[in-house]
Amino acid sequence: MTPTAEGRLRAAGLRVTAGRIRVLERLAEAPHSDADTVHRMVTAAGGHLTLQAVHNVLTDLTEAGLVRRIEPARSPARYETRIGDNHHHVVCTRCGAVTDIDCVVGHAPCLMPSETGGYAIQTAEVTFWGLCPECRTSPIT
Amino acid sequence: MTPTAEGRLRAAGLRVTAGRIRVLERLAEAPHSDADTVHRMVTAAGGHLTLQAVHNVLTDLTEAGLVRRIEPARSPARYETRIGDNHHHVVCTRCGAVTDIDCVVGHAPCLMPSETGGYAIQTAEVTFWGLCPECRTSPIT
DNA sequence: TCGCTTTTTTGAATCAATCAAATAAAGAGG
DNA sequence: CCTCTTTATTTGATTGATTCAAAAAAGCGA
Repeated sequence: MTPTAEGRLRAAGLRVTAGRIRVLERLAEAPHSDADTVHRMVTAAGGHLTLQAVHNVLTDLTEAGLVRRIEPARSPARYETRIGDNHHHVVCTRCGAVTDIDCVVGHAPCLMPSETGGYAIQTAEVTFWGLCPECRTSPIT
Repeated sequence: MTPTAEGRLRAAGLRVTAGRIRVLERLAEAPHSDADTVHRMVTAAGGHLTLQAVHNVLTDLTEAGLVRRIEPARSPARYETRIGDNHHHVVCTRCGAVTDIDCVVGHAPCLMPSETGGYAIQTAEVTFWGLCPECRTSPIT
């Protein structure tokens, strides 16, 4: 089973604070949230943490490998707790909604470029762009 | 042969201005430049255009389909004149340099996700991350 | 519990980009 | 070629997301 937020923090060698636990918990409920959304969720759940502290916590958790930061174009940075499986994302071109996409083909043959331009490739990131179900059916405002 | 900057502007139904021509020319020489770099290149080449106008021009050219905007994480928006071939990019995780990567396999089989989450997919964007040749060999500051 | 270290708060600053009003330039029609 | 209308550019201010810095508060090993 999934370890608790506290357990994950300890395992990562981070101090266990109320703020970090709350951020991890909210993010698990609402993946792909940006810092401001996390802040509002933490506040709504009765927590007290400034927006700056939320940025700070998210940066610490990202560096510790407990959350992953994604930065789609034209959107503030978003965060998710699903890590370690290099899945991808589809982003709505109209409303910006983000949804997980499982790795396209178990092993990803075409994610090894033929010519790397001399780079030592570390990761491949795939982002799909399209219309989300809601925006597909809503009137073209 | 490639049409002139002026020709491309006319073909796109845009007014031909000195600023737009200069931006297109500089961008052809130095692809993947950000707005500030374009501005400095235009100025260095004897052109006179404010940074705001450069942003304006880049936005207009992007909307007209004459340039493509790429927004790698932790970097201001970058622009390129190579369009129409959906190629990809490799970004240096240390210095942020960007290099073109030709489309991985002519036809991209694994760029059609099995589960689209109900989205109407429009495009797939692939970004590779790694160390550029310079950063591979430079000391680990 | 004490004391050192790390975190959070508080308040300001940065960076990239956008907005709005005034001025200047493009180019179609005469 | 000149004028008029439309579209660009300048000028100056503003926004949004994030980061920085110093002071106050909290975690946790001894």
